[in-house]
Amino acid sequence: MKPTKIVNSVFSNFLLNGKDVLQCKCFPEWLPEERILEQKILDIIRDNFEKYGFSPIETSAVEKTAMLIAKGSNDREIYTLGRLSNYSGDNDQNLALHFDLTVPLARYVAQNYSLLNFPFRRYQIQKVWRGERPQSGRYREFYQCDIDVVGDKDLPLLVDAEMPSVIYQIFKQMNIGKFMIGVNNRKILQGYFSFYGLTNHCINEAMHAIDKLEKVGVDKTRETMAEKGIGADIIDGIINFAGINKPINEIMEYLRSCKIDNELFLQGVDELEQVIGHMATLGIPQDSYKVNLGIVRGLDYYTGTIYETTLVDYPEIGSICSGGRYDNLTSFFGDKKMPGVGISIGLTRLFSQLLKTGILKTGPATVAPVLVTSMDKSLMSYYFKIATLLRNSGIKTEVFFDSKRIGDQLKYASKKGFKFAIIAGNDEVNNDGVQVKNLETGEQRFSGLDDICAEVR
RNA sequence: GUGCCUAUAGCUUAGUGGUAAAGCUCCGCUCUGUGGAAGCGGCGAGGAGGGUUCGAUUCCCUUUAGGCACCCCA
Repeated sequence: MKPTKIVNSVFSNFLLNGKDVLQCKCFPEWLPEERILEQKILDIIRDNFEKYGFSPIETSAVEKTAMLIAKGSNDREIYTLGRLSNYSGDNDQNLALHFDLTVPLARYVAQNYSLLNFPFRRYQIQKVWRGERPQSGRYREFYQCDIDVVGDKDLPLLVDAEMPSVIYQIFKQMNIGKFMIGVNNRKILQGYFSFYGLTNHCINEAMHAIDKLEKVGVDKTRETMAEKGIGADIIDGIINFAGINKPINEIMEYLRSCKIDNELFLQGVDELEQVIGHMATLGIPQDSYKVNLGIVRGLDYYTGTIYETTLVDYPEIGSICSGGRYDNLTSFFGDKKMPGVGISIGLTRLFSQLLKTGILKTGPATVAPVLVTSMDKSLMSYYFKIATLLRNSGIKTEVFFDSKRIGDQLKYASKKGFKFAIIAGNDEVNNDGVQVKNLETGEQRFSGLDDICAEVR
């Protein structure tokens, strides 16, 4: 295809150069073989969400701009909705594309409160939009796959342990190598910081610095903390504390014994201990999770348990799934206290990295295993009959329409990744059958009409 | 939004202030009942706008897009 020419003819009224109307790469588009793989992953995620009893919902792509801004987001990353001409009939100007699924969930729960059953367990797999400057694996339009459990007034800590269980099942089934689910509780670091007398402002700065510890290293973190006015005498203590890398029982023992007399800290330790205990009860394999006191998450609204999952052999990919507990999902909409726990998989980013690193490889560029070739145009009705036979048995089938040599048709079939080609000329038709050619092995044999479906399974 | 780098054919790259080169892809043929191979042939290019110059793809400016880092990652 020559985009310049095609586009110039279609858009000639706009006097555009062809290249000017090509899609920007920050809005991802995949080739068929890539999209087929992406859909397989989406299926795995959806299946597992449903396996745990989460119900699907979909919220509209747009929300009131005022609400999105109010949730403390970055203004410049929000895409607003508008029309080309000055149309003022509706208030479209007040709408913007959602940049995550949690804020829409909060609105949805508040709006449908009386119609929903609590605890409300929902999953949502949708595109979201953020006007970020694109970078490797970071796009302006991407899938988020979220599950959340929202409670009315309270929500047991068992729910916090169920999230890692879902994560474990999904990534195990995705077959993308060893992964590690890191678990922490925000109250621990917060309590730790206030025990050492940090002001609220300093606590935020310290959290931020700890969040980047793994990325920028100890020296840089030490420097940053000093710049932010954190006392030199406690910086090393903080860094050592957040960086503890030991088996879970040793970390819990340490937390119990480190004599930090702070209510929040002790509460966090207690919650973490319970969640860890429940995780063992749920049967999550011990080698797939650990306690990581350095997990912070940038989210303002996480208040308790937090998770971050990484691929053990590919740490550079960063977090592939994260989430946590928040005390008050719907505070913006009213005074009801609605705690929740949720996780989110940023699928597009993960998927692009999996392809880039070669952890996942694309397969065929077709979902159909069978191509019915058309050797003789006068036999088309026979080819359609074969295709219908296969389709009625649930076998995805394409029929080749162009007048090309059979050799070219087979070339097309193997390039596109079909497993079988059906070939039939007068000889086969006269014997009420077809040739079934296995394109992977090259084997070919005659098959009567009744046996075709069995041949291509 | 900030900083640095980049822009040549569908893709990957070469080269040049004076006719723009190649590999892969694609199309055709060898080959009208059998794909993956080989050979031959063919289509096709300097992001856009401006400046300097007799002449710019090459030098300069602007702009757009891409890469990386920052920011952010709810």
